[in-house]
Amino acid sequence: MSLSEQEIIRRDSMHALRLMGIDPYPAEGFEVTHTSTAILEQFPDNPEGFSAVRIAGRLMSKRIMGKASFAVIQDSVGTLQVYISRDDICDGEDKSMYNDVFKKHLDIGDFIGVSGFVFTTQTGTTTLHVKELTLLSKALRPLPIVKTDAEGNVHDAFTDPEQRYRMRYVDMVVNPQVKSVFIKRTQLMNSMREYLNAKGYLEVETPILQPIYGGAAARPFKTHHNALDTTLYLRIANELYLKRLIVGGFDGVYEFSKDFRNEGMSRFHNPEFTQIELYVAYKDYEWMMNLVEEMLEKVAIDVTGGTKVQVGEHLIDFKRPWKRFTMFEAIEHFTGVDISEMDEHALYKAAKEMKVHIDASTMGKGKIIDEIFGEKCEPYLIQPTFITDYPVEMSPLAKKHRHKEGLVERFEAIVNGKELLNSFSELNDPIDQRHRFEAQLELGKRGDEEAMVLDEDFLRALEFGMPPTAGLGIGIDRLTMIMTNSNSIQDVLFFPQMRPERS
RNA sequence: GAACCCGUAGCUCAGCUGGCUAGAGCAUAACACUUUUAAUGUUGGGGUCCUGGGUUCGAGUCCCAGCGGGUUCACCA
Repeated sequence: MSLSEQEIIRRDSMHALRLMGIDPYPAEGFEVTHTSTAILEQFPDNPEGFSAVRIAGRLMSKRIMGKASFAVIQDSVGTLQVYISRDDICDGEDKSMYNDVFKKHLDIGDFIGVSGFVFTTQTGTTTLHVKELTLLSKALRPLPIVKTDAEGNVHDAFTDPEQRYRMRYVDMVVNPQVKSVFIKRTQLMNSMREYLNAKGYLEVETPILQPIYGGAAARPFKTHHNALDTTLYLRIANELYLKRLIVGGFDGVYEFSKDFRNEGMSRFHNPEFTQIELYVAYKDYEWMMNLVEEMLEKVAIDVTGGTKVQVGEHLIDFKRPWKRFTMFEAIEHFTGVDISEMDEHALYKAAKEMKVHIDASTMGKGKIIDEIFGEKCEPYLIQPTFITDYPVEMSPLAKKHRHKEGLVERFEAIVNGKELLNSFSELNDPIDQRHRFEAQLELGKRGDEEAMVLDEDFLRALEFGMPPTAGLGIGIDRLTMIMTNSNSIQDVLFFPQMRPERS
């Protein structure tokens, strides 16, 4: 490993500190009395009680003017200016603490702890006058230095997406606003937990390593268990396990599920992603629509402070009630064509006329309808909208519609032109479920790599009886993108998947 | 998988139709400076111009291939 000049200088500083008897990585903790923002908020109105303040954080800038200096310390919530004068931090005639330790051997990025009193400078900045300074941890690599001038212009921003995603720790240090996205992500999940717990539903955990993957149409990651000498798959969904729990007698269960799909990556797709799935017994999809509206309205308020959320150029309002269309209504609304009575041949012709890309050899009726909807309707549905009643071919785990032939009781919510969640009245007829699995097996034989596999144990569970149940899955990453106005899934994942770094 | 764009100092970037020893700001090193704030002033150091070929008297610049990244599309809930 070859070191840059600046890395060598910092290692030299570290050795020089050791020779002076200063441990660059001391073991003892540093007691903190305030955060930076607490001082900035409280001191101007209430200056008493700030005569012995201790804060700790990273040294982010040094401005040395002879025997006095200003520096900026960044802690977990913000930054605070500190004032350091030579004669205040040095004992008697020995000025090395200032001249050597602070001026020469402390670098931007080092963790320090300081104690002193708070005052206001001539230019009106709340500042900590340092009486004692302690090195807490030495940084051996230089941080990118981002500066903001008096007009608010940012200089030398750390913006290269690859570097930011690969070194998220650096990204968060120099772009502190990044942390707020992840704080909101956690608030969002907490908000859902509160809502669902208040309704009495149970948060559960189900297997990630599964001998038979199921619950979605996707290609899985495959792995091997040595002791059992058997193939296992990383889950693509947890749906079938949660339904087993409904069979077992729980009324409502949910899980924040890390799922894994071995497919392409994009602005909306990471190989591992998070969904919440919820199953409630004795309910149907109509009931679930009302729950979704209520829950997501609450989430928007909890995370953003209101029901209206700015996403790109759109202001999206999660206030109840949301618009509801059947899929056929939506297609008629956007294309002027009523396809509800068409057979496969007529559908094919209609799709052609709409210039929707169709592959007649592999696409059945349901798939064509889905394509038309995906191209002609979905991108234009910006405000939260429920789309209901999907073709049965696309939904092997959903119950057939109580009135409408060829459809299932299913809905999705489209927000900002993208599908955000998926729900249905769960199929609990074990005979019908077996037929649906068999139809999937046929698709698999014809080369559909995303066709579902038959899960004999799940069918056994259904044969013991599952009450009527409403199920729901929400993409947490995509919901977080909307609630934080993020353009890419990578911006809402701490560590998005990246190609391995070359060494 | 496809198209387009990008890769120059630790960071952000400039470098024209190919032409002296490859530049700036910040960072860094040295000196000065006890209320500054993108602190300032003076003086230094720092480069495999992504990699490998090719064209040329001469390549950071043009061509080809590769590697890495980005954007859009396709696939995909």
